[in-house]
Amino acid sequence: MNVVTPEISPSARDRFERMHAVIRTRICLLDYAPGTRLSEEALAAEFGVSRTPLRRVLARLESEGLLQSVHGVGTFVTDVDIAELAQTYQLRFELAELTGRLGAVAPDEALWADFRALSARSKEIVRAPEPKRFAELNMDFFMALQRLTDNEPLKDICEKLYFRTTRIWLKSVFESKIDLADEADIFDREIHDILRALEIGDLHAAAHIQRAHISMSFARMQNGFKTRP
Amino acid sequence: MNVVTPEISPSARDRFERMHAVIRTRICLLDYAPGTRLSEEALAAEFGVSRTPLRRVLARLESEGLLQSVHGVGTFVTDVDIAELAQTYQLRFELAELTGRLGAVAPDEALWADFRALSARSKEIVRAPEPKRFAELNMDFFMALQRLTDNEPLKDICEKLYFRTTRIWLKSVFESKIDLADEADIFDREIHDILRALEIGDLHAAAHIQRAHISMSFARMQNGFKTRP
DNA sequence: GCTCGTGGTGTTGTACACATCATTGTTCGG
DNA sequence: CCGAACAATGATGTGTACAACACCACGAGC
Repeated sequence: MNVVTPEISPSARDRFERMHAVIRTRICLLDYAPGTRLSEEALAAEFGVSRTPLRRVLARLESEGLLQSVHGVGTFVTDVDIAELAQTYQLRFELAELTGRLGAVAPDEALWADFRALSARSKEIVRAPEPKRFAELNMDFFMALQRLTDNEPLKDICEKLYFRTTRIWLKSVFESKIDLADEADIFDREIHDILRALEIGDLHAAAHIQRAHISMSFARMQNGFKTRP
Repeated sequence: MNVVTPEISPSARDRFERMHAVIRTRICLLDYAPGTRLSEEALAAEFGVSRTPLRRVLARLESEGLLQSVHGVGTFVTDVDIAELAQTYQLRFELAELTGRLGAVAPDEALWADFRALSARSKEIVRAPEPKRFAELNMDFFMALQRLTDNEPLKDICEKLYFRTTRIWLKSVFESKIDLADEADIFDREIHDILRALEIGDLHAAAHIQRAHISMSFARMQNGFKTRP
């Protein structure tokens, strides 16, 4: 997404996509933590538009489960209870396995380059853990992996579910319910394992590794909730 | 969240849901065939609201892939090419199997009653096939089946994918690329088989039957496209 | 006769003012 | 002193006028 987006085209749809991506990223990277109230007027001013087109973006984010608007009160970043999260995670790792079976494509040279860059970033974070960089890496790596499938509907669904759950997991990490250094280490190993599977051309295995890591990261998070209520 | 929603509350959200459901049904039942242009003004007048809230509904339908708005031209009911349809169908019958594994719940008495009514309607359609009634039955039966799972995210996804694909299949049927009488007969057998699986409590089997029928109906449709280009 | 330019018409997208709703602080009555 | 009604405030939702844009028909020029 947002490949080049020639800036000489401030068309309506492009503006929409840009605003949507920006706000979504802020929510998922916890710049807007769950429970935060978003000011329509302030956001509209920031993007240099009126409330009308901005509200369209917020409505979309609400349909994706990231926001909730209440008449007369405000629009808030949603939080999710552990029960709903469990269902979503269960679905997510089943879909990860599906991704390996349906429309898996071998990475091209550009993707390899991105993977190498991501791996390097991961090593750096392991040396010096930093919450924000870790969150960004996590998201960028997920988006890179998505380029391995050509089943568009499946890709869309996985993306939506990822954006819906990742901030909750990140919140757990940042609140030290999970140790950041440990998590960075584990994630670095995940990257390593998946890339090795990709190198020998076994996309199926890569998908299974991803599935396993999604499952385990949820389990760790659940433990975090149990030990520190 | 939305605990009781008393129906004496024509609140903003209820109006939205109602308009959304109505237009979506019209699209899926081919009252608005693919390619049709929808008039914002006419629809707004019909629902007794201004363009603003109606546009919110249309934007949602666009995000669900049922509409496409083009600046200065109009908003049109989308059509899908056979390639995209193949991917979606592949995903749909994989998800049908998933539904059997994840969060399957036994039907309660109310659902049994609905199933019996649906079965009766099916028998009637077999006797006297009628396109519109067949389409409605198909949709109602699907919605009833959805009540067998309690994994909300999965349910939402299956629903969206169903609404996205079913009108294309119905179009094939109505254009006589597929024989309506045959299709009614096959569908009646699907209902029969699934209900029998449910009666003995084998939700797993019911899901597999559904999966098989989704797969086969797509195959028949593909044949229809091949034999009559 | 053909082509290119140009205005007309109808559509979606935007800005802004106002209606509606929920919260909160205040004030009056007990 | 306490409680309830009420006005003030600020948020989202709606209505309306206007801008931006695309298509089409008409006509002037070559």
